[in-house]
Amino acid sequence: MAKRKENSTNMLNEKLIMECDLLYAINKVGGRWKLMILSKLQKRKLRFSEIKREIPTITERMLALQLRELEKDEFVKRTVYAEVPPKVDYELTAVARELIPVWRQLENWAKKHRKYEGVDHVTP
Amino acid sequence: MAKRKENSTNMLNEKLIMECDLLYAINKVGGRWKLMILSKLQKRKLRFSEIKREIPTITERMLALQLRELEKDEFVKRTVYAEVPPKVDYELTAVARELIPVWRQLENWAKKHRKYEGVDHVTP
DNA sequence: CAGTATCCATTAAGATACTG
DNA sequence: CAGTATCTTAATGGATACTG
Repeated sequence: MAKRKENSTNMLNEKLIMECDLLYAINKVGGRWKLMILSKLQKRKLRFSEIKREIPTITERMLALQLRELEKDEFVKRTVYAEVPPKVDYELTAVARELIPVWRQLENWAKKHRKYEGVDHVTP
Repeated sequence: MAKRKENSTNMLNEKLIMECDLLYAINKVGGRWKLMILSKLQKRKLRFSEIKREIPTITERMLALQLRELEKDEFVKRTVYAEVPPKVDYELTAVARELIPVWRQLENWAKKHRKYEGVDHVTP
């Protein structure tokens, strides 16, 4: 799926950036949905449809895509149960859980400094 | 510049996400270049051309765009000197500096956990 | 239930040329 | 020096229909 130009400057720049540990860490949970999904999994494991219910505005396509990436990067563990109808659930890995305190700090920083932009802030 | 559909689901989703402090914090320094730029400014203020020299693969367009956003979000302070030829420099704000210890933790997490993907990791 | 597949819209990023 | 302007390409996200 979509692997046009392996040696475009675009690709090279992305590789360059990901060589840096910090940039790697930020970019792996960047994007619109990943942290949102991870935050929903903090309390307990959830099924696909449960996550979808928690984040109603995400499409199934995006949810599936993001979950695949999070799984590949070992932020979540996917478990398939041999049942019918099918049952799959997702849970945070230990590696992901280690990030929670760091997220809290980021959150506190944001709470403290961001300017009010006419929205109510939410803590997931 | 480009303000097509104000009420697309896309826009609504972006707003929703940014109501969360944590997601705000991550997304403000997300993207390919922002953290890279900020890290270069940790030691001292730099001029436009100096940043460009530190990050040779960024285009002038991208550097200018990212600096504008970082300025707007108050991560950097832009100073114009009334000289000719023109001189402008950029420095981290106090708000941005408060994030440095958090970055360090993220970095340590990444160092510890990321799998080796055939690249040498770099600490800026 | 837990996804894929397909198609389209939006945004991010890059190349290059040009300017006060 | 410190940028803009313009154009093109790549990546991301959304809508919708369909399936094992």
